[in-house]
Amino acid sequence: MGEMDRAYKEVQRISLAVDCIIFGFNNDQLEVLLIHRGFEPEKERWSLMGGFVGNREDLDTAAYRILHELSGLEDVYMEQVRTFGKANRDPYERVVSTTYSALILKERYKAELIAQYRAKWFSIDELPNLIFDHKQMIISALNRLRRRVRTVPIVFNLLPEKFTLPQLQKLYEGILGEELDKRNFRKKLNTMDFLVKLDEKDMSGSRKGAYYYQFDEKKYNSNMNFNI
Amino acid sequence: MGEMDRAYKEVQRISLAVDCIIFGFNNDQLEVLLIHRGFEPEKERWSLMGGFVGNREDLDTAAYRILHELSGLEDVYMEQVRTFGKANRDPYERVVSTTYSALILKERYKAELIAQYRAKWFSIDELPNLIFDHKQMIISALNRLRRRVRTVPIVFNLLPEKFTLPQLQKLYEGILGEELDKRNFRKKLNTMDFLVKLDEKDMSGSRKGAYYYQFDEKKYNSNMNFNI
DNA sequence: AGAATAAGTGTTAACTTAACACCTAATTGG
DNA sequence: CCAATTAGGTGTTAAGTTAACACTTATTCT
Repeated sequence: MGEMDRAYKEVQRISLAVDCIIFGFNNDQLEVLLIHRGFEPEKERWSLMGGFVGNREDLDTAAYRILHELSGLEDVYMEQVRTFGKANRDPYERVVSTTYSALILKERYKAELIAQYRAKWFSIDELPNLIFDHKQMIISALNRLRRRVRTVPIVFNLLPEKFTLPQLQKLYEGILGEELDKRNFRKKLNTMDFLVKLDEKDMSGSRKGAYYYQFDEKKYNSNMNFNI
Repeated sequence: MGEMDRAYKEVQRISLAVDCIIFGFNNDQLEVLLIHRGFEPEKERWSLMGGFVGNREDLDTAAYRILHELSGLEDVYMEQVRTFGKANRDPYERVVSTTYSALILKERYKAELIAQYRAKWFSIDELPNLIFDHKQMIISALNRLRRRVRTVPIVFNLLPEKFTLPQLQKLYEGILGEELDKRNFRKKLNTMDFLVKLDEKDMSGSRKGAYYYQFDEKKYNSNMNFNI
């Protein structure tokens, strides 16, 4: 596209929005944060957090802004998923929406905002009735996430700084939707060498306790091999 | 996004465009079709084929329309890549552009359109000076293509109905940018069983001649396993 | 007829993935 | 205090996949 093309263009009346698929993890299941519509139209349905893009705002920046406005969070891991552009996807107006997938630590999401925006976490396999094509948006974000977590160390955004291996495994199982073999999982982590074992144990989940680990960015950067 | 959000919205002045990365293959190299700008601004630079999205037009439909207008082709294999939304990516106006990757049979591209649009095929590793972020667009489409061709049988869109195994291998090598072992490549194709060997040979490339093959959609659909 | 050329064809070692069961550390309750 | 309970932690082997490698064949040209 360049200036010359202006001549060919009818006056465009398409709004551009961003919708955020916010993933969190709850020790057991992968969840998405949705907001409730307590008013017409589409009353009693749920939706993703979204908003329009500013005229001088980068698309990526808009996604960060919207996530920040609605969650209070900064420095969130986010990536673009895809753009939904069916002419009638929103029956009330013409909106094309680009989706972004965000991985956040649930505990960092401010509780008061849950009330303010009537927000709620839903397990990804028990999604409520969603507006428009938001269910499709979640599915495509989830599919992307499933591919990404195998080759890029992004899951640590869903865990606290210190986490245990059983926690990490449960998280992978929650994302991938399948059970993993404990020994094979740990063997693989070992060969890749980007986790640091701490002396401290998490005693909350068992009698024996599970050692805490940390993701070591430097170690990871020194070989960049990641494959689960 | 829903109707209620209108209130929060400043008047948006963002144009929405589509740019097409059109891939073709020339027996040896993967190429992209670009059009030449013979006028200011950005004179003597090259660009992707693009256009604005119609007010009541699906985003996907817009991509097909633009490709059709500029290439004369129908029934082209196309998929969305990603959306480029930097506020100043086009210095003349605010345009957000969604890219689509198309795989076409070069011979089907009408020669007269090459002249009409000052179009030209470029090898993907000898790209000319491109406007805006079009080089990035090509790179991201190529990266996507490299991932996709390993698990989905889309390369056949770049070849004629009948093709030889040396041709198919050259195509994979062109896309992946690496050499493949002939025996391993063929062994893999054999185990997957979606090619039909014809009795006819292509005698143009060698004394011995290479047998023609066809991709058999039905055979592929019956097991859907594809992994190269 | 023989030289030239790209097409076609199998085997093995290296590596990766998948399957599988027992011991250990700490707590709890009798 | 000791026995029971519970989740955490640990290695080995078979199966499957990938990677490396060299010679024969069909045809044309001289």
